[in-house]
Amino acid sequence: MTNEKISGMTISAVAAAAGVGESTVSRVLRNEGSFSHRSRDKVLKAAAELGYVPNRIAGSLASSGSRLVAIVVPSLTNIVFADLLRGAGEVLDAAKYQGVFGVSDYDPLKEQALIASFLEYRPAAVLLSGLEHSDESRKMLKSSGCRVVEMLDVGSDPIGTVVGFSNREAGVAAADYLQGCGYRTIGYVGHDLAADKRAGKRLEGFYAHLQACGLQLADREMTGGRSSVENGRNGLAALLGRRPDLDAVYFSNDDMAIGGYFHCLSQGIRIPEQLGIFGHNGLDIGAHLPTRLSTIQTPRVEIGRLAAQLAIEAGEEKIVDLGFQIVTGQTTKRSSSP
Amino acid sequence: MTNEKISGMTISAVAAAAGVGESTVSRVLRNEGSFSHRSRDKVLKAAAELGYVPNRIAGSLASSGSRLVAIVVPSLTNIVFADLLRGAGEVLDAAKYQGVFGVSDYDPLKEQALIASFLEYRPAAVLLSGLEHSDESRKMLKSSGCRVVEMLDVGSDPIGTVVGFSNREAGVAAADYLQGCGYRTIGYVGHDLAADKRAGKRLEGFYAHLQACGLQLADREMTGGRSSVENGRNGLAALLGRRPDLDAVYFSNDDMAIGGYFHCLSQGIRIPEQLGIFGHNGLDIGAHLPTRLSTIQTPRVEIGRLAAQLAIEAGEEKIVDLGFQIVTGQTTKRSSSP
DNA sequence: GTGAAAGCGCTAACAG
DNA sequence: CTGTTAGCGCTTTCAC
Repeated sequence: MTNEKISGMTISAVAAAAGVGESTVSRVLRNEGSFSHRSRDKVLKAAAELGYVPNRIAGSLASSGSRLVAIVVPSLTNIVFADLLRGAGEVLDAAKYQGVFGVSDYDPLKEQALIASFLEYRPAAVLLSGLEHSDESRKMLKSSGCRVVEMLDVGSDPIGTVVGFSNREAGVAAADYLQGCGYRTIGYVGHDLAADKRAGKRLEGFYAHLQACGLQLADREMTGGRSSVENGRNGLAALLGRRPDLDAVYFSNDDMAIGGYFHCLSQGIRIPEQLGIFGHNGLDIGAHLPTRLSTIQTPRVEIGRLAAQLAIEAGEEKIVDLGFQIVTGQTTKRSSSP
Repeated sequence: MTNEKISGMTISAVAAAAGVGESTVSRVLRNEGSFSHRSRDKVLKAAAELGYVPNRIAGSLASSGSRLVAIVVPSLTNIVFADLLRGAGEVLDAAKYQGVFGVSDYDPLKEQALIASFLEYRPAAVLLSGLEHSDESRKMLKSSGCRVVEMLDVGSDPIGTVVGFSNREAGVAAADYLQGCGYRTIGYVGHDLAADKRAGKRLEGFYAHLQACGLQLADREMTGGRSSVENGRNGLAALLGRRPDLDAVYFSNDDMAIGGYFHCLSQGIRIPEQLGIFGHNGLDIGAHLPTRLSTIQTPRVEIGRLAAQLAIEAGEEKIVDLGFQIVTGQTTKRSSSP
């Protein structure tokens, strides 16, 4: 009923104990090919008694194909990427794949190093965040022959399959929404956009659409570093220090926006009358602030799930835009009185 | 300068191109054993020209030892576990190991299934969260012979090495702190403690110490489900509905406490005079609320780092208590006027 | 310092 | 339906 040796158990030991050939054991254990009920029982019994644990390393070598899926995220301090991992993990788990993860820290070279390491394990697929990767990364990935899925954005010249939404359009939607609420003197608080390309694309869309509406960005504060509640809070303080006349602020994401929200609370700035606040991501916490945060809901878990799904199943490479949704909270005015 | 075949490149191809034997290539590439400068150059040049990517699956089989480290976390919706992954990832990455993750959803049987899958990859080590695991999990792990590190708690009868802090003592410290602040009518708001054993241990310590101080828990509200800002907010509302006389509330963790904090803000309940709020974890966001959250800071990233470190280096199994720290915020009174 | 050869544990034809 | 036979690509003796 228990294992005899500490992991020295092999398929041939099971075969011997069951009185069948190795390949029969292999077939039974993988439930593939054909075998009699009798063999099946004998093998299963022997395997259980011996505490046999199949060696997938050997299996992968022999069948030249692992069930590992590599996932690279830029950060784990933002719950957004944990959501991505969670979604992907669910699907991989159900399909008996293993997720291997790495954190690139928003650094293309670090990402490249991670990819290089992952490829040595001959993963079934590689999931990446965003569409921006070093040339070397693209080259390695392409010649590796394994499936590649880029997540969280959509755009041109992808490596393989893409699952996400348009960050640029999200920025456009944010601008459209704010101007529709009647805001006219709008500022922006963001973090390090050189590293976070997707936040940069949102700002770009935001900026462009403001102009298209005959408005322009009144001022902006870039805090540098990564997005955080702290940076959002300090960023808004700095921005309002220069421009107390702003009537709304767009933040690079919800973490930043929530920081701004807290700044207003502590300074007695009335939201949304005195200042409108708009974020991006639709984090749970934003829905449970004293007043609900206006933001854009992104389908992160869905993206993770679908990315994993497309990564492990056969099929054409494609670009899937899962879209996003405006969340009308209480941190922006309702009426668009002209 | 580029690869010829899509991943069909093997060590023998490199050997042939470099005009040396396979074992020399192997030695050079792993920088182990001895070889001449000349061989080194030839091998490196050939490998680069052919775009050779070593196959670690084969390598692991041959050397019977993978560089995979399995990590099981109960959840990814709480940033706490992302911190753990981040800390572990940093160390594994630097040491050229790969982290393989799985989410158990606070379910011992799901954890068991994950462990079983992981073991098939013959990981160098397995990192688990908490000390509570199914008997079958313990058995598999023990007979696997691979290193096991349990994180986030300390206690008796571990499987292998332990890196964490005492959750029970954290509960005691919370009780001690609150009574020291002068609070006397104390309530508790928690989530599903049957699943989250560590939160249960904290409550146990909290409860015991209150009694030791001649106090007792005035009332408690268990929201069920997982911890979240939403549950914390609703939980506190329910609790205060029954017991408006409470002067302080201990929450199962910071997510819950922040929910409670928001409830107070929206209801105009003055913190900390009218109601004291105390959490657990020391999340970043708690430090940047309009007023700083009083809580207990836990060294999560450190735990992840050290756990990974101990997992991959040789050495005795041990129990490391990294402790925790009371964070005196503004959501609890300062004076302990009797 | 270096190459030849023997596996690592399993899967994948292939005969039976 | 089942056993035998080759490898999968690499590491590891072990002579040279």
